Amino acid sequence: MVDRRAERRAEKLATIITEAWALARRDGLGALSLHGLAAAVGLRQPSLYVYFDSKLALYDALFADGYRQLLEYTKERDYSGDPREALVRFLRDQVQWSGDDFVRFQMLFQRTIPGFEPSPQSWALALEFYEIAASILNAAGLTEQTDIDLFSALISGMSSQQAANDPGGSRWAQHADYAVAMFLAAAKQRPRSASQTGGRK
Amino acid sequence: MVDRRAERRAEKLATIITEAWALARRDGLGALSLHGLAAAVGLRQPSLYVYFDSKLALYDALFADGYRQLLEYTKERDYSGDPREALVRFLRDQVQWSGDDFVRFQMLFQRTIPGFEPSPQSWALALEFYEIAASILNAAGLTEQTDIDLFSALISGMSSQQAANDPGGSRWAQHADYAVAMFLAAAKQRPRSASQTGGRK
DNA sequence: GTCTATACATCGATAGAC
DNA sequence: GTCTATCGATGTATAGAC
Repeated sequence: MVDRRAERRAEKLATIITEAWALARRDGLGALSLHGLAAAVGLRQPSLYVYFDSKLALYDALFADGYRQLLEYTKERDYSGDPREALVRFLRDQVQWSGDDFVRFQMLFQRTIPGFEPSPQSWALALEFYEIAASILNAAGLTEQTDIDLFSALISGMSSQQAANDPGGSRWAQHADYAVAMFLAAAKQRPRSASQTGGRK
Repeated sequence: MVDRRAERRAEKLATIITEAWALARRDGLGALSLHGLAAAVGLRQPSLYVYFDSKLALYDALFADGYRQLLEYTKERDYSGDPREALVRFLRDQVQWSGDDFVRFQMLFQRTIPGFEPSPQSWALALEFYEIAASILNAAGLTEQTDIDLFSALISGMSSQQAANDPGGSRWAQHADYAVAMFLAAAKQRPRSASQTGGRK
């Protein structure tokens, strides 16, 4: 049977999270305050403690919500079929998605809130996403750590540039095809398990 | 003749900046407080206003100091000679340098402090660096906007991964050679000024 | 579950003596 | 240039009534 109480509570919680994102986009992620958030959802500040044990718990909820959004976005897309084309779509989608919301990108992929560490439950969502990503890279032939590290860096870099310098646009996303072509051509040529030279001098 | 007063002042200012970096590394960039900083340099909090007009002015001083460090680091290195090899060295040096100090990377390349905008004077330092970087990329044959954007994204991504996941190490820096080879091979093949397909659907 | 009231801490900034 | 003193704002968190 349905628990109406729990239902109402979940709805309200969702409202609070949504409003928290809006405030973070307006004032900055680090400028979020419980007073401001409470006011924005028609509550007094102490009432928020019914929904979150602390301010860091609020940040954790945002972190988890961001990854839930990312998982939903990723799962509703089709990355089957030709692995190379799937990788192009994946890269483009990731960059585009990051560019659509800078503070969400900041929350998920940058360490910016002093003292905040995601809870194990929230980390589990992040890991679920990274496993999906890894399988898409693997399918396209990026199996060596060197390739994984470099391609990950490229996703990260294109996403951050997209979010910071062309939010909502596609200045970087549009290069997904070129980037993948470049990578796969190089990965094919590269000798397998080449010995790494050096490290820091 | 030397102004001893100005000399002393400059020395003290340098001490304060150095200590501010140390506190930021310990507690996070956003957790810097004037009380804490003053205590760390043996002053009372109001005395800092002799050196900075406001807290944002302190952040601006850190921003400028970071770019001065980067410019010094870059200028004392040799990026003449074979352009391809120079580009490899440049990429590796940038990633290594970023990985050596996460909060410095954060201050220079990420938007993380609510309300902070670099002053025009500080921006000038940033621009000076970006002109040097552009000339190194150009010399190696990366002249089209697509190549510039993508290679910039790669520098940014490798640097951020290095700083976040292997600080002080060289897990990403060591791939500079491979990354450059990949890029230059692709840039050579790519038809000049190819028409861009699409953008967002 | 929401409120009022309040504790308690921190912080940035200013005034004015020395 | 540094200090003491202090203001005023903000912010998290708790206690307890309804």
